[in-house]
Amino acid sequence: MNIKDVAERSGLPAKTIRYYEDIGLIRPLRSANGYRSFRESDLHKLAFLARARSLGFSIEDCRTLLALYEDRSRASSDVKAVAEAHLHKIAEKIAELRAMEATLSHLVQSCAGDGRPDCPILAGLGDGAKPQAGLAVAAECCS
Amino acid sequence: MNIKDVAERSGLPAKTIRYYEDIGLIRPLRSANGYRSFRESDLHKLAFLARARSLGFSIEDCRTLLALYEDRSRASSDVKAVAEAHLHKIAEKIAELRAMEATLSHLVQSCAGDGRPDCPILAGLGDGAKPQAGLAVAAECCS
DNA sequence: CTTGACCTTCCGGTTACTGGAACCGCCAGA
DNA sequence: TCTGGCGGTTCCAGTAACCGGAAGGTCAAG
Repeated sequence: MNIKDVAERSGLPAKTIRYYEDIGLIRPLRSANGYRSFRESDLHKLAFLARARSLGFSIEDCRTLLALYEDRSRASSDVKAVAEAHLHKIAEKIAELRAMEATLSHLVQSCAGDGRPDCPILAGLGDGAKPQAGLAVAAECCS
Repeated sequence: MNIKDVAERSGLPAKTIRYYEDIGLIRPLRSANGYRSFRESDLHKLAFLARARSLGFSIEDCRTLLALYEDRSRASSDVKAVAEAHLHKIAEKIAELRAMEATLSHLVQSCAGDGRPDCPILAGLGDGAKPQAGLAVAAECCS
């Protein structure tokens, strides 16, 4: 299989597949012409990666999970530990976002949103009215 | 005021403040020795930025909000529009994370987490058992 | 033989910083 | 006067996980 086929079948862009090879997540063979030649097992791994990524696992988590996936003598506790750690991160993130949402929706609700300049949103940002402990500055929240 | 003072008073690292000058969010004066010299107005802007960032606004949103903050003849509707757009993004993100959380917690619950290799988590990632429409691959979810 | 769809590598850009190197300014103490 | 130490400065590289595009090689069809 060439890259376009696995891209379609795995749902990952060809660019991403090349990147995954670059960072050592997969090791497809090469044909005589230099093209990547994917086996069924490569496709399985890519599909695995696509699903793990869609659940929000980091690339490094994916690397770990893939190694466990390949290791027929793994302990399921190892897998579970990775998944639970990730679940905690997700929960934290949700809590953080909900705090933002709460604060911001209060501000938005109190803003007339008309042609006048008076704006409680800007006022709230300007004075320290809502310093909200627990809201990290480096919050990288939304895309 | 030198940079360390505004850093302490605004809660932003000095590095970040230099960065904000770099990208044109603030324009502090310079002393004869080349040091940045911050006015009270610079400090206000930095505090504003710190709070806007803590609510998850992007730098570009912050730029817009700061311009509105400075513009005494703004319409509050403009501010509200930016805030509401951001609120939508937050809500989407929360929904996405909750979908991940739901799927993953099911998998985790069904995993024995013992020394045996059988693992429903890996099985779920391996076959397409939980393709979950709506879960984007490029989900950049957690830190 | 040419066209067009594929494939390849490499480079740069994205977001919002952070860390570090190398260097300069300023003040206090020995 | 020299030295230390804590400021300050710039610039470069790296982070996560890719995406876009350029320049060029390959292959099957017409």
